[in-house]
Amino acid sequence: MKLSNLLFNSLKESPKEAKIISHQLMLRSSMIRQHTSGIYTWLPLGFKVLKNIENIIRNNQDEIGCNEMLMSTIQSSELWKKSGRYADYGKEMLRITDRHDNDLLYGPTNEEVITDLFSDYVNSYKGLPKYLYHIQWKFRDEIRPRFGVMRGREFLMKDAYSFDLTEEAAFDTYKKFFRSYLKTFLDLGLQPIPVKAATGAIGGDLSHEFQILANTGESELAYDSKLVDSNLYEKSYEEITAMYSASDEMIDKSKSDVIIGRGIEVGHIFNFGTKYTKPLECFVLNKDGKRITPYMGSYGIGVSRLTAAIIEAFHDDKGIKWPINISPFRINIIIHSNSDFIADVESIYHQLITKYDNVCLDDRDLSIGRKIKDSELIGIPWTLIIGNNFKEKGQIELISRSNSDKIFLSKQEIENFEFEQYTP
RNA sequence: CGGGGAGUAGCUCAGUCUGGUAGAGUGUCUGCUUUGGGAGCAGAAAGUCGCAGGUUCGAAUCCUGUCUCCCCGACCA
Repeated sequence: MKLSNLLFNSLKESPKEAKIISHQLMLRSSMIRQHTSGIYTWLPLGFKVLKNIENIIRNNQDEIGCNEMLMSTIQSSELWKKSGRYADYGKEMLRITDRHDNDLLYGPTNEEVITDLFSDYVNSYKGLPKYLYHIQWKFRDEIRPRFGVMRGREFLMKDAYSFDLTEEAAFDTYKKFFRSYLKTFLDLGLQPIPVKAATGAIGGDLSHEFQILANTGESELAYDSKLVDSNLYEKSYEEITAMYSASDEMIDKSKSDVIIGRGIEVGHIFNFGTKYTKPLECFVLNKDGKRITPYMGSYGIGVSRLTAAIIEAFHDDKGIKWPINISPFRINIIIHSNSDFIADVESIYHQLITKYDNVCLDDRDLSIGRKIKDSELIGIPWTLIIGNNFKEKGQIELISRSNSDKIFLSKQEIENFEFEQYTP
């Protein structure tokens, strides 16, 4: 993409409402724009990032046999009245009345809808287990939205739901999702800390939060140092949960030898048995033709919150430092606005876009210095400068955003350069 | 919901106390000169001063009401 086509204005100063670094950088780099309290428009750059994160999550869900689908944002209140949560959810739920005076709501989560759906489509034990998920916008009318998309009212969430025949099978499923979540966050370049958690409005007796360490995080954490050092995906569920970790009110104050820190909750998984299947009268027939109530779990990842969490983890005083598979662009080519060698630039640009699908060319009518600053602010992993060095020595300068390394390459060398292998 | 703060140009803010034609920086536009770390010069456009009433010859400024946003707290998959 040519940057002259992009809806993008970098800001030198941070809008005053932004208090934390991720919010400031998202506003300064034209990723989002606040529409009203806790509700944001995702601008082209932010939307690209959001989709990249979404895809990494999607790939991991598909890998464990999860079915992607899409449930509506607006729900009927009927199922919620049946499950008993219509009253429980309180003011956090945005309630809507339609022209026929029916009670509707903007979905804050989907246990009721999915249980009802499952109930209609699966009637036999042969249909179990089933894993279903969607990536959809939710609305929770938070008392106090803050920190940009970190705690918005409208937010994008991946939520998965599992149905199993027995309690044991449901626990195996829970462990499967647990491990899948570790891999998902590692794929996103993050070190997740799984912590035992309270189950809140979702219910059940087994639950883990996945936290990303950050000083600006809203949860207090206490955890075993081994949880940070090790590659958790190589360990079993039992090995990991044997290590101490807890958040907020679950923290055992008498515990020593633990690290106290702060984290951002980016995922939460629940195993809650028949909490919804029972009141919603969901059942399947077993081999003997007897009615069995399926055991459920639900598994959430805050997709829009992750964009902010990743920035909290990857930034410096110049701007964002995107991991390569999340960055809106992989490579940014910077040229003089009245470049003498447009033909060379075009040929390099086309070579690269056939090899990598997200390369951009900064063809805007701005000084080189400004373009470098913007590239750093946006956080593009590789910046290619085709300028004076190219004119004088035929050299293209390649700058790594992660460590500021500079490599000089000829046009020929750029075309054969394996960016993948130099991923920081 | 309790406590605090703020709404003036796209962004950051001054002006409000003490009423008298709407300001700066930055960004934007035009032209020229430029181009290796947010370039220089010259010129220009840009705001019903959140909204509604009131006081006054005259209101961004004073009074009343109202809306919105932000911060602290309580709350939170």
